[in-house]
Formats: sequence, structure tokens, C-alpha cells
Amino acid sequence: MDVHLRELRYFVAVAEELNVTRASGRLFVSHPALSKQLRTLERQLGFPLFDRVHGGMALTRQGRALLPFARELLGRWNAGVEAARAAAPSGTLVVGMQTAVGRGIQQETLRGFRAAMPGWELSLRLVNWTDPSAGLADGGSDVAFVRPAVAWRRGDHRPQVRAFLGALP
Amino acid sequence: MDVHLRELRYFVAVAEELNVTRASGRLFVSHPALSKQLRTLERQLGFPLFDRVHGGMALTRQGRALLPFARELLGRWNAGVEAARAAAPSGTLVVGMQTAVGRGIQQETLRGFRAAMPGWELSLRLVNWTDPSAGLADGGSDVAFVRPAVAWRRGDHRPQVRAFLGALP
DNA sequence: TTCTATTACGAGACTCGTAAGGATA
DNA sequence: TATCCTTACGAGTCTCGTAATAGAA
Repeated sequence: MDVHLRELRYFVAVAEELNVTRASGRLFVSHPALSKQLRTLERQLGFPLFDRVHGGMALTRQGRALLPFARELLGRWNAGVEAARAAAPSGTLVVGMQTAVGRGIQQETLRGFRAAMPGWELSLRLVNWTDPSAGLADGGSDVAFVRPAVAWRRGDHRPQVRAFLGALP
Repeated sequence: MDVHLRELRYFVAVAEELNVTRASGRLFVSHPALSKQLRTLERQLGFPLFDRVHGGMALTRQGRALLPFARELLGRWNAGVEAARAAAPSGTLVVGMQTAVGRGIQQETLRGFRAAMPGWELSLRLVNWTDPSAGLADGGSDVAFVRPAVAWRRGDHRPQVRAFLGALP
């Protein structure tokens, strides 16, 4: 009965738009994919979340009952991740990545950073690609790989940041 | 940054056992699979949840911070599903299934049921296979497919239940 | 040796996008 | 026709189990 939080995001989006096509645009997926996910969720639950009416969707009684829980879960998960991140021991440089970086660069940079900053840790954080700042905006990342170049917080001259940038090939 | 609730279940189990092998037994998965899921979760988050110490695992500060949220999410999701299920309009027979039933049987049974019970709906609920009663125990299912035969609540003689059983090939 | 956790790898399930189908005004 | 949602299908990814690997007492 476990679900993916993504399915709940999809559910909430469709419940807000009451229109699969529009919601799919907001979620950056195709409408067939969204429609299928919705059906899968309904099948797992064993009850319908939406009635298919002309021109879109309408929440069923069950869908209306589930919706606040879906919203709550999404919010609490974000809160939990932030709380855990805040509990990180100091001495860690958090590197945000929208997508995996070529293995060679990653390894080489790691070695260089460790040589330059003994006692410090590198934490590679995989960031949701919908965040163009790769975690810099919310302060979750110290530096980040974004296309097409490496970026860092403006005016950030902490030694671990400088060491990391210096270690780049 | 979305996660599967299954990953949180895995995380909680390992946090409670502090031992991947033991936790994997409790979760009915192999230890390599569990170990890999844990690593994946840590990689997505960008921080470690456990320190690998001799004889098992130890929660990091971040892991300790995240744990209550993971428990909360799992609990709230179950509560949400129950709330939604309770909101179902009457006139629905909920059929629990531990696993998909052969398509022929399902379709044929559906037709038979609808012919026998106009105005009633069949809801096919996919139940976690760790529940041997397929939802009968918690009252979430009215009847259920379990191996090796069809079972129903003892003493249940409601007309929709009788119609469903009668519609079986 | 015995207890851990992890990596390697292949099979099956899931998830996506593009394209086609079908229902309603 | 126009606007929806859904199904079909192929490609890539995820998830699992078995088997092998690796480190610590």
C-alpha cells in the first residue's frame, strides 16, 4: 500500500486543476503519463479519486477525503528533509547537483577537495531539477553544478567553497 | 526530491534494528536490496542517515532528525487511506486482492455481479501481501481473493456478498 | 571462521513520451 | 471540429534476488 510521493504530487495537482491536460503542463509530464499514474493510484487504493466528467475531472467523496492528507504528507516530508539537513554537523560542504556529473570529474574533484581541506566532508545532494538554482536559493547547497557551468552563492568566500572551486579540473 | 513511502519503511526498520540483515528479514526483502535502497535514499538526500560501524549501523544526527518525520508520514498515510475508504458511498462491495486475479475471472465476475446487483459497485482493492487476510481483518474489504480459495467474513450474509459469491465461475 | 555491509549482474516491473483512439459538446 | 481523457507501444530506469566481495573481531 506504499505510494510514491510523486503520485501524491500528481494527485494534488489534478485535484487543483480538475483537468489532466493542464495539470500535466504544470508538472512537466505528458498527459498520458499523468493519466496512467492516476489510474494506478486509484487501482492500488481500490476506490476512485475522480469522476471523469465532460471537460475534465471531479473529485469523488473519497478523493476529497484523501486530498488534505496528500497535501500534509508532501509538506511534512519537505519539513523533515529541511530539519535533517539543518542537523548536519558543521565541516560539510554541500554540493547540489541537478543531475549526475561525469564520474571522472566527480572523483577527481573529491580527491582534490580532500587534499586541500582535511577534516572537511563533501556532501553530494541530488536536487529536484525543477529548482534551477540546484538548492542554492534555499541555502540547502553551498555550491552547485548547474548547466552550463559551476555556480556558487554570490559573495561566498568561505574557505571550503574556495577549496572546492580550486579543486575543479 | 520525492521518495517512495517504501523507502521510508525501510529506513525506519533499519533505524529500529540497527542491523541491515535483521531488518531485511522483517521486511521480507534480501539484505542487498535493502542496503541498496538505503544508499539510494542517502544519495538523493545528500547526507548520510547511518554510520557504518562494526556489527551494524548507527544513526547519524541527520538520521535521528529525519526518523520521526518518516514515522509520521507512514502513519498519516495509513490514516488518510482509512479516512478516504470510510468516505466511500454506500452501495459498494470492496474486494480485496493480494495479487491480480486472472483477467478472465475478474471480467466475468464483474459482469455477473452487475447483472445480479444493479445499482451496486465493485471496488477492487489491491492489498499489501503481508496481510494474509487481504483486508478482511481490518474490515477494509468485504470479501477477498486469498490463496487457495475465496474467503469472506464469517457470518456475513449481506446480499451483495452473496451475489458476488454466486457470480463466481 | 563468523558476523557484518556492499557490489555485480541479470530478470521483471515501472515510468515515461509519442502516437493513436474514443467520447462529448 | 475542438477538447478532453485513455490506450498502445517501445525505450530507459528502477527494484529485486542470487552470488560474489570485503572488512572487522
